[in-house]
Amino acid sequence: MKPANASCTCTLPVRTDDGEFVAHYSAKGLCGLDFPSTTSGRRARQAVPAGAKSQFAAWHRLTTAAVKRVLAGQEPGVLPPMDLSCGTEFQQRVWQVLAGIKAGQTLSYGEVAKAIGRPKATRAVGSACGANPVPVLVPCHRVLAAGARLGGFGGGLEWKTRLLEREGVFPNPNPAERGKQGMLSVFAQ
DNA sequence: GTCACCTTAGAAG
DNA sequence: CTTCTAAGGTGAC
Repeated sequence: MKPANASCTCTLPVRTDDGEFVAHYSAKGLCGLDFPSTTSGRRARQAVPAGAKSQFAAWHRLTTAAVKRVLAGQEPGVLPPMDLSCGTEFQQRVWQVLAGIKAGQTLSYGEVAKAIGRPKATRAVGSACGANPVPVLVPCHRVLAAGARLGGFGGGLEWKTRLLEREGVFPNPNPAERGKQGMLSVFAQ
Protein backbone atom coordinates (compact mmCIF):
# COMPACT_ATOMS: atom_id res chain seq x y z
CA MET A 1 0.00 0.00 0.00
CA LYS A 2 1.07 3.52 -0.64
CA PRO A 3 2.67 5.37 2.27
CA ALA A 4 1.02 8.48 3.52
CA ASN A 5 1.59 11.86 2.03
CA ALA A 6 4.86 13.49 3.02
CA SER A 7 3.04 16.60 4.14
CA CYS A 8 1.25 14.49 6.71
CA THR A 9 1.64 16.10 10.08
CA CYS A 10 -0.51 14.10 12.43
CA THR A 11 -1.33 10.40 12.67
CA LEU A 12 -4.16 8.99 14.77
CA PRO A 13 -5.76 5.55 15.19
CA VAL A 14 -9.37 4.85 14.22
CA ARG A 15 -10.66 1.93 16.23
CA THR A 16 -13.53 -0.03 14.74
CA ASP A 17 -15.02 -3.50 15.03
CA ASP A 18 -13.06 -4.34 11.89
CA GLY A 19 -9.72 -3.38 13.32
CA GLU A 20 -7.68 -0.26 13.80
CA PHE A 21 -7.50 2.02 10.79
CA VAL A 22 -4.87 4.76 10.79
CA ALA A 23 -5.73 8.29 9.75
CA HIS A 24 -3.15 10.81 8.56
CA TYR A 25 -3.70 14.55 8.62
CA SER A 26 -1.90 17.46 7.02
CA ALA A 27 -2.46 21.11 7.78
CA LYS A 28 -5.24 21.10 5.19
CA GLY A 29 -7.17 18.06 6.32
CA LEU A 30 -7.36 14.30 6.10
CA CYS A 31 -4.65 13.16 3.70
CA GLY A 32 -4.56 9.40 4.21
CA LEU A 33 -6.35 6.41 5.69
CA ASP A 34 -4.80 2.96 6.06
CA PHE A 35 -6.70 -0.28 6.42
CA PRO A 36 -6.05 -2.21 9.63
CA SER A 37 -2.78 -4.07 9.38
CA THR A 38 -3.08 -7.60 10.65
CA THR A 39 0.67 -8.08 10.85
CA SER A 40 2.01 -5.02 12.60
CA GLY A 41 0.99 -4.09 16.09
CA ARG A 42 2.53 -0.73 15.56
CA ARG A 43 0.53 2.06 17.00
CA ALA A 44 -0.25 5.33 15.37
CA ARG A 45 2.04 7.80 17.01
CA GLN A 46 0.35 10.90 18.17
CA ALA A 47 2.66 13.62 16.99
CA VAL A 48 0.16 16.37 17.42
CA PRO A 49 1.68 19.82 17.01
CA ALA A 50 0.87 22.05 19.94
CA GLY A 51 -1.63 24.71 19.09
CA ALA A 52 -3.28 22.71 16.34
CA LYS A 53 -4.35 19.89 18.55
CA SER A 54 -8.01 20.77 18.82
CA GLN A 55 -8.18 21.16 15.06
CA PHE A 56 -6.94 17.63 14.46
CA ALA A 57 -9.13 16.29 17.23
CA ALA A 58 -12.20 17.84 15.64
CA TRP A 59 -11.35 16.38 12.21
CA HIS A 60 -10.59 13.04 13.78
CA ARG A 61 -13.99 12.86 15.44
CA LEU A 62 -15.62 13.32 12.04
CA THR A 63 -13.30 10.78 10.43
CA THR A 64 -13.96 8.17 13.07
CA ALA A 65 -17.72 8.60 12.93
CA ALA A 66 -17.73 8.54 9.13
CA VAL A 67 -15.58 5.43 8.87
CA LYS A 68 -17.82 3.56 11.30
CA ARG A 69 -20.93 4.53 9.39
CA VAL A 70 -19.49 3.42 6.06
CA LEU A 71 -18.41 0.13 7.61
CA ALA A 72 -22.03 -0.29 8.67
CA GLY A 73 -23.20 0.30 5.12
CA GLN A 74 -24.57 3.78 5.78
CA GLU A 75 -23.89 7.22 4.43
CA PRO A 76 -20.73 8.70 6.01
CA GLY A 77 -22.45 11.87 7.15
CA VAL A 78 -20.26 14.94 7.67
CA LEU A 79 -16.72 14.45 6.42
CA PRO A 80 -13.60 16.26 7.58
CA PRO A 81 -11.82 18.43 5.01
CA MET A 82 -9.68 16.27 2.74
CA ASP A 83 -6.20 17.08 1.52
CA LEU A 84 -5.89 15.22 -1.75
CA SER A 85 -3.06 17.39 -3.03
CA CYS A 86 -0.77 14.37 -3.20
CA GLY A 87 -2.59 13.26 -6.35
CA THR A 88 -2.29 14.45 -9.94
CA GLU A 89 -5.09 16.47 -11.47
CA PHE A 90 -6.38 13.39 -13.23
CA GLN A 91 -6.44 11.41 -10.00
CA GLN A 92 -8.13 14.18 -8.06
CA ARG A 93 -10.85 14.36 -10.68
CA VAL A 94 -11.42 10.63 -10.36
CA TRP A 95 -11.56 10.81 -6.57
CA GLN A 96 -14.03 13.65 -6.76
CA VAL A 97 -16.35 11.50 -8.85
CA LEU A 98 -15.98 8.62 -6.43
CA ALA A 99 -16.86 10.87 -3.51
CA GLY A 100 -20.17 11.54 -5.20
CA ILE A 101 -21.22 7.89 -5.28
CA LYS A 102 -23.78 7.12 -2.60
CA ALA A 103 -23.89 4.02 -0.42
CA GLY A 104 -25.36 1.10 -2.32
CA GLN A 105 -24.61 2.67 -5.70
CA THR A 106 -21.87 1.58 -8.03
CA LEU A 107 -20.23 2.86 -11.19
CA SER A 108 -18.02 1.05 -13.66
CA TYR A 109 -14.47 2.17 -14.42
CA GLY A 110 -15.72 3.14 -17.85
CA GLU A 111 -18.49 5.32 -16.43
CA VAL A 112 -16.05 7.14 -14.19
CA ALA A 113 -13.77 7.64 -17.19
CA LYS A 114 -16.64 9.27 -19.12
CA ALA A 115 -17.57 11.41 -16.13
CA ILE A 116 -14.16 13.07 -16.13
CA GLY A 117 -14.11 13.54 -19.89
CA ARG A 118 -11.60 10.79 -20.69
CA PRO A 119 -13.87 7.99 -21.95
CA LYS A 120 -10.95 5.89 -23.11
CA ALA A 121 -8.92 6.18 -19.93
CA THR A 122 -10.63 3.30 -18.18
CA ARG A 123 -7.43 1.63 -17.12
CA ALA A 124 -6.09 4.92 -15.86
CA VAL A 125 -9.21 5.22 -13.72
CA GLY A 126 -8.35 1.85 -12.23
CA SER A 127 -4.87 3.10 -11.45
CA ALA A 128 -6.26 6.25 -9.88
CA CYS A 129 -8.56 4.19 -7.67
CA GLY A 130 -5.58 2.18 -6.54
CA ALA A 131 -3.71 5.37 -5.74
CA ASN A 132 -6.56 6.70 -3.61
CA PRO A 133 -5.00 7.73 -0.28
CA VAL A 134 -8.30 7.73 1.58
CA PRO A 135 -10.16 4.45 0.92
CA VAL A 136 -13.57 3.94 2.53
CA LEU A 137 -14.38 7.67 2.73
CA VAL A 138 -13.47 8.14 -0.93
CA PRO A 139 -15.37 5.00 -1.93
CA CYS A 140 -13.08 3.38 -4.45
CA HIS A 141 -14.82 0.10 -3.56
CA ARG A 142 -17.97 1.28 -5.32
CA VAL A 143 -16.29 1.15 -8.70
CA LEU A 144 -16.87 -2.20 -10.38
CA ALA A 145 -15.76 -3.55 -13.71
CA ALA A 146 -18.28 -3.41 -16.58
CA GLY A 147 -21.31 -5.65 -16.18
CA ALA A 148 -20.99 -5.42 -12.36
CA ARG A 149 -18.03 -7.78 -12.24
CA LEU A 150 -15.97 -7.25 -9.14
CA GLY A 151 -12.70 -6.15 -10.68
CA GLY A 152 -9.68 -5.69 -8.46
CA PHE A 153 -8.74 -3.86 -5.30
CA GLY A 154 -5.26 -2.90 -4.23
CA GLY A 155 -5.96 -2.81 -0.51
CA GLY A 156 -7.28 -6.36 -0.50
CA LEU A 157 -10.27 -7.65 -2.43
CA GLU A 158 -11.86 -8.88 0.78
CA TRP A 159 -12.38 -5.29 1.91
CA LYS A 160 -14.08 -4.38 -1.34
CA THR A 161 -16.41 -7.34 -1.06
CA ARG A 162 -17.13 -6.75 2.61
CA LEU A 163 -17.98 -3.07 2.16
CA LEU A 164 -20.20 -3.77 -0.81
CA GLU A 165 -22.04 -6.55 0.98
CA ARG A 166 -22.84 -4.25 3.87
CA GLU A 167 -24.22 -1.68 1.46
CA GLY A 168 -26.46 -4.32 -0.03
CA VAL A 169 -24.76 -4.28 -3.42
CA PHE A 170 -24.03 -8.00 -3.36
CA PRO A 171 -25.37 -10.53 -4.00
CA ASN A 172 -27.76 -8.50 -6.12
CA PRO A 173 -25.73 -5.71 -7.75
CA ASN A 174 -27.30 -3.01 -9.82
CA PRO A 175 -30.53 -4.22 -11.44
CA ALA A 176 -29.81 -2.02 -14.43
CA GLU A 177 -26.52 -3.75 -14.95
CA ARG A 178 -27.95 -7.22 -14.91
CA GLY A 179 -28.45 -9.50 -17.84
CA LYS A 180 -24.86 -9.45 -18.84
CA GLN A 181 -22.96 -12.66 -18.66
CA GLY A 182 -20.29 -11.43 -16.32
CA MET A 183 -22.47 -10.29 -13.46
CA LEU A 184 -22.05 -13.33 -11.27
CA SER A 185 -18.29 -13.40 -11.51
CA VAL A 186 -17.85 -13.44 -7.76
CA PHE A 187 -20.06 -16.45 -7.33
CA ALA A 188 -20.02 -18.26 -10.63
CA GLN A 189 -16.43 -18.17 -11.71
C1' DG B 1 12.29 3.59 -23.04
C1' DT B 2 9.74 -0.46 -21.00
C1' DC B 3 6.55 -2.66 -18.07
C1' DA B 4 2.73 -3.60 -14.96
C1' DC B 5 -1.70 -2.05 -13.20
C1' DC B 6 -8.44 -2.06 -9.47
C1' DT B 7 -10.39 -1.98 -17.66
C1' DT B 8 -13.11 -2.41 -21.79
C1' DA B 9 -15.18 -2.66 -26.42
C1' DG B 10 -14.66 -5.09 -30.34
C1' DA B 11 -13.36 -8.87 -33.32
C1' DA B 12 -12.26 -13.58 -34.01
C1' DG B 13 -12.37 -18.68 -32.92
C1' DC C 1 -18.10 -18.54 -23.94
C1' DT C 2 -12.82 -17.81 -24.44
C1' DT C 3 -8.90 -15.32 -26.16
C1' DC C 4 -6.60 -11.58 -28.25
C1' DT C 5 -5.87 -6.63 -29.17
C1' DA C 6 -5.39 -1.79 -28.52
C1' DA C 7 -5.83 2.32 -25.90
C1' DG C 8 -4.82 5.91 -21.20
C1' DG C 9 -2.20 7.79 -16.90
C1' DT C 10 1.41 7.03 -13.78
C1' DG C 11 5.05 5.28 -11.08
C1' DA C 12 8.86 1.88 -10.79
C1' DC C 13 13.05 0.45 -12.87
